Amino acid sequence: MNLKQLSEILRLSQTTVSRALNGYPEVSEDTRARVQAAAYKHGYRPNSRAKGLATGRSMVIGHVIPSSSQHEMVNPIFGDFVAGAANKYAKHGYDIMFTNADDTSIEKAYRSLFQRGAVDGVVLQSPKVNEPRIEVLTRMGVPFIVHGRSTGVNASYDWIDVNNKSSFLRATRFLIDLGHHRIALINGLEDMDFAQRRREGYLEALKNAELAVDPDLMRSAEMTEVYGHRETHGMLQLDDPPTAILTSSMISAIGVRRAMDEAGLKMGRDISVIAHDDDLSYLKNGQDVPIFTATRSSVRLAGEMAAEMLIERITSPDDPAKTRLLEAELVVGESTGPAPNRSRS
Amino acid sequence: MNLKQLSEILRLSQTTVSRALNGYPEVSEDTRARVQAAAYKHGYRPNSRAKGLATGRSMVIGHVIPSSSQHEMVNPIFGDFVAGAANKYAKHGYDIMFTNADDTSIEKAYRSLFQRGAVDGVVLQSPKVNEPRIEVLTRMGVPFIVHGRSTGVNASYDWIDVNNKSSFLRATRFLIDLGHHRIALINGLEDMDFAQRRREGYLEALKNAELAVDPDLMRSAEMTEVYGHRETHGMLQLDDPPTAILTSSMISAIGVRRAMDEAGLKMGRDISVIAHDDDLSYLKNGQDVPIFTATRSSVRLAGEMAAEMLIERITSPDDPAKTRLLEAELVVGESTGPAPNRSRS
DNA sequence: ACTCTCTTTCAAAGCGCTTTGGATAGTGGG
DNA sequence: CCCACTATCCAAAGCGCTTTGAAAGAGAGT
Repeated sequence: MNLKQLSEILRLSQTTVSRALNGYPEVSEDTRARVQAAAYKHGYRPNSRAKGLATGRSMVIGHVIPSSSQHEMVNPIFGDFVAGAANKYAKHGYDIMFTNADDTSIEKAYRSLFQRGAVDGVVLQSPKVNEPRIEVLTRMGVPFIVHGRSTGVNASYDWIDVNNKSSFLRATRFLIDLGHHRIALINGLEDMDFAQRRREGYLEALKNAELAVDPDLMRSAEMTEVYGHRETHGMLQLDDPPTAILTSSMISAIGVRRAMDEAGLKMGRDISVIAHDDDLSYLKNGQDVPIFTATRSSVRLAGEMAAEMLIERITSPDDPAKTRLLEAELVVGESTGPAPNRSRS
Repeated sequence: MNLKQLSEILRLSQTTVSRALNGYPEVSEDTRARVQAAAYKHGYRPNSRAKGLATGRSMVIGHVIPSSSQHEMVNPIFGDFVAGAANKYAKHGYDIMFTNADDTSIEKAYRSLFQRGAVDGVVLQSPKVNEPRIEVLTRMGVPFIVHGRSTGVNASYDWIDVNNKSSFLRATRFLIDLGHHRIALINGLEDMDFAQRRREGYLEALKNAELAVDPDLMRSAEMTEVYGHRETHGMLQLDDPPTAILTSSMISAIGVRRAMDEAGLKMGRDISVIAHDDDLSYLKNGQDVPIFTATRSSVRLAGEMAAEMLIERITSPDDPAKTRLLEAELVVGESTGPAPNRSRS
């Protein structure tokens, strides 16, 4: 069933039918009602490609999934972020499109997506330090939003980010206040912008407290469970092992816990642990009492906000760049406690 | 840059340019080369909407994300499945489109997606028992593939599934062979087809061994970490607690482990645990030695296969229905051991 | 009665592509 | 030298929608 057929049934022109359905005023309420009824009855749905061709807008937002040629890891926060974004998109009549690109051709993927007219805007996820994609997108004139930021990129662009630095600074200070001196940081991949900012927060807190920085206590890699386990296991072998561990994700925190269990250590008593909690729906940090003391910020909420900001950008391309910095909350759970040395003294 | 402009630059007709780029034979190799060079130079990318309008195919596959109005859980296997599928789609020139629908309007979402001409086929995920969507899609004539199956639906349709029954049967028998009599099943949501099949396998193994079925040992809900923890904690309070636990996902298995740690029990010694492992890339079951004894089947691989099967269905709509049943492997880790009663006797 | 405005409807052009049905030029056989 | 044939290219129609510019009809004012 297409417009033409529907208009023939109604003995009206395509123009009128189209206008009636799209809420234009130059059509009487009588005919509008008639048209809507007929459209519903015959299950008419405007062809989105034709509509897109005619209007010049596709009503689709693009996301690019790195197809992980190098890194086998599919970002676990991906699902929640998208779920949040999709919610808002749906409210505004947008769909989401994914393209898949290996790490070397992500730029090409964005370019293709937009220049083919497949999408009206794109979301850029997991930016690295000096993220080159930002400049590419800017030059192409695609409306886009960055989930995160990129140190070293001076252009102004829309972004939404968690205040990674301040949250890790606070978390570190929290541990220091509990008497910890040997605090480890199990961070994400070095070149990720968020990882860099978290490290900055961590280092600043150490510096403020005039504590020594020990490179042995700073690890970084993709945030898997196995990684959390391996690094913790490794650090427990040190002559002077940490009494507290900061970890960049709940998933690796689970690995941290596993390594501690194996070593017969109790979280919160022998070693304190603080995790960053993206508040993933399938991996809640406990029910009432948090399992881990954590810096918490819902990535799903970030997805929703990103979607709204992107839609605003699309509808008003000339607005000045908008940015949004979310503060993570520091929720205290059972994984932290006073430093053992101190409490024993 | 569009076809018309490009053809003017080349002083050729649009027809010729189009044919040259699409590999049709009625164009000389000279001009084809010229055209290709110019297209590359000017960064020409055919508008996909126009192309779709003209050809009647959108080269897009649709997925529907349940927007979780009831269940807050975003399926964690979603990311990996899609990553696998996207890989194959990309190879065949397809993109993925998501629409988001709340649980009540999923059917409408599929209908809209297809009837609007937005997609050439759809993927149906997490089918329930007596899944109504299957009939809807069949009636609409949409090419589709089901990830999983649906007991109670008699229509023939394409699906790809893990042999849930046999893998849980084997896992249960494995525990029985180790001397366990009190085996608990921490399953997924009751109405999910996979959960029902897993229970069947579990029950059949108990029956074969002439072991009693205790409803207290069978739990079902969404497979979160908290859920695994809660149910394990609860079962440990029973007068006659289980000596082994089967759990439907790695995530809830982590909760199981947490509950055991809290109770001071050691996995594999005090209580044996077998998990179903979807082989998620961010949640590997250990490195060399598996953490959990598990029934393993890569959901990412399933995504790849599903994509290929769907594309076949799209290109040859009249082929008979194809199905594919994957056998999970039973990998033995450190979470299982002989039943304590027996070993102590 | 006539012009003017406002409301309601319509025909046709256009979005950027593919594809049908020629047209043109070059080739070789008779 | 003509004809059939092939190789190469083209003009125009069509995909299903929106939107421009115009027309028809209905009141209203003079």
